[in-house]
Amino acid sequence: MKIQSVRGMNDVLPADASAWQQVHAVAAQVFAAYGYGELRLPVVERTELFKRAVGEVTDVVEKEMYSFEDRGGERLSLRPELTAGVIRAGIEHGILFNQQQRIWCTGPVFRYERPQAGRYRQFHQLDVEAFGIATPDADVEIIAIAAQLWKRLGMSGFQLQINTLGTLPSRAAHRAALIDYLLQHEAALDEDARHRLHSNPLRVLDSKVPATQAIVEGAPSLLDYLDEASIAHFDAVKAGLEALGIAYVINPRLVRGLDYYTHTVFEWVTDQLGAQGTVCAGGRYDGLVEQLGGPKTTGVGFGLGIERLILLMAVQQVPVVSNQPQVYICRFGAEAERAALQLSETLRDQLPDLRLVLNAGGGSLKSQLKRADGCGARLALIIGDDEAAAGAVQVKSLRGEGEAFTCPRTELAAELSRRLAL
RNA sequence: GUGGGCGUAGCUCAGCUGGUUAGAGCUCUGGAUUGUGAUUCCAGAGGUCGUGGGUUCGAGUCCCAUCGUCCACCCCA
Repeated sequence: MKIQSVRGMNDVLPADASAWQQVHAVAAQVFAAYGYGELRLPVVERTELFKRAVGEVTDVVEKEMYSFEDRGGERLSLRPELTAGVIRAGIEHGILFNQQQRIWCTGPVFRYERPQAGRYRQFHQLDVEAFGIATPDADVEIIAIAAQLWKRLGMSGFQLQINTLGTLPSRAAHRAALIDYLLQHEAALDEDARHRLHSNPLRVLDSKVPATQAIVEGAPSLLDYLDEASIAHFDAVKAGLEALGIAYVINPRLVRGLDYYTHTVFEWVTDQLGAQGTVCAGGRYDGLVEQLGGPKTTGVGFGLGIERLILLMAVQQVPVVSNQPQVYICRFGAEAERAALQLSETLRDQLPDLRLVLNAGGGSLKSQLKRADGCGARLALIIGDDEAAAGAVQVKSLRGEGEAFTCPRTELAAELSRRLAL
């Protein structure tokens, strides 16, 4: 039987990897531009961490985690998201106590779901978190980072949806009222809604089951429970976005699937990716660090799905910087092959940015030129025994940029540097 | 977890109501041009038709199962 990749876990082939490299390069540049430092984390954590952070009765923890026992009997899980690990590490290394931290993180995350467009079992996130800044300017900063990222990647067409869940006390008051209300109508709710009623009643508001929706219509609105501080915080976030010219729409149904959010929640949504339109989502989680056993520290951040971003780049035909070879050396004849071998290393010494392929595996000049053309190179360098004896190289354009000519080997680096703008 | 579409050459696909040696384009290799690509012409290579059963004189084609893949629900990044 043929061995193939695990369902929903994909290979990225060289032809597609340049888009990934571009995303990572631009993201690292943007995050650095805001003073965020990179944190690198293990892929495996204790299962307990995600149960406590994400919420025990969320779909992510209940049915989507890859959990197992290791040989020593520890309950471990492949991380289904990045925020929990960032906080665990932050607490463990004492960098969240009484201070501000700006941190970003990237890597694979795992969820056991049925794969479809923009949804995979192993996928990759970019994660940005700001700790220890309770004021709404941090929320604005986090959203602005995403906007800056779109700008530098050359992407457009996102809708920014925002909402507020309010402070912990106002959220708690609403939650109690909501549970009360839903309990009165428990019989009419669908199974899912009843299941979530106590654990995560906000999710019930998001239900698409018609009968449940009808009940939700009359449910107490979070807006009515927001205290002054909550409203002021949300107003300040909106004002900040307006000051930056970042357009948004308020979506009162936007609730987020993870339990830990307070105050601001937001999603960057596109209608160009079919059913998986959320590319980036996040919010504020002021109680989470404490809930995980750390100091009383606020947090706000977002997670971004790299696969979705890259799919969207393709849809929007965002140009991807090529890393195809620029120059291909064709060589034939014993003398010439040795001369070309030496020349190739000399050129790489002289021009570190040059992308150069030396023909290997023999072949006629004709077939070597075919390879040169096929690999995307702009120039072919041709070295036969004639050129080798003369200490020269024939420079031939493969893209209709002038006639072929013979160049002394000593002048070659300067010539290539000029032609390729290295 | 639920529902639907699709699995034929490395890739994209054709193959009529079951009927002889399963085709095309692209790619690849060689030649036309004893040292010049991309265009043209010629030739060649490349397939247990996803897998396993079943129906039939005969299955790529029909039936069942299974695996994979894609899409939607759901969930979310």
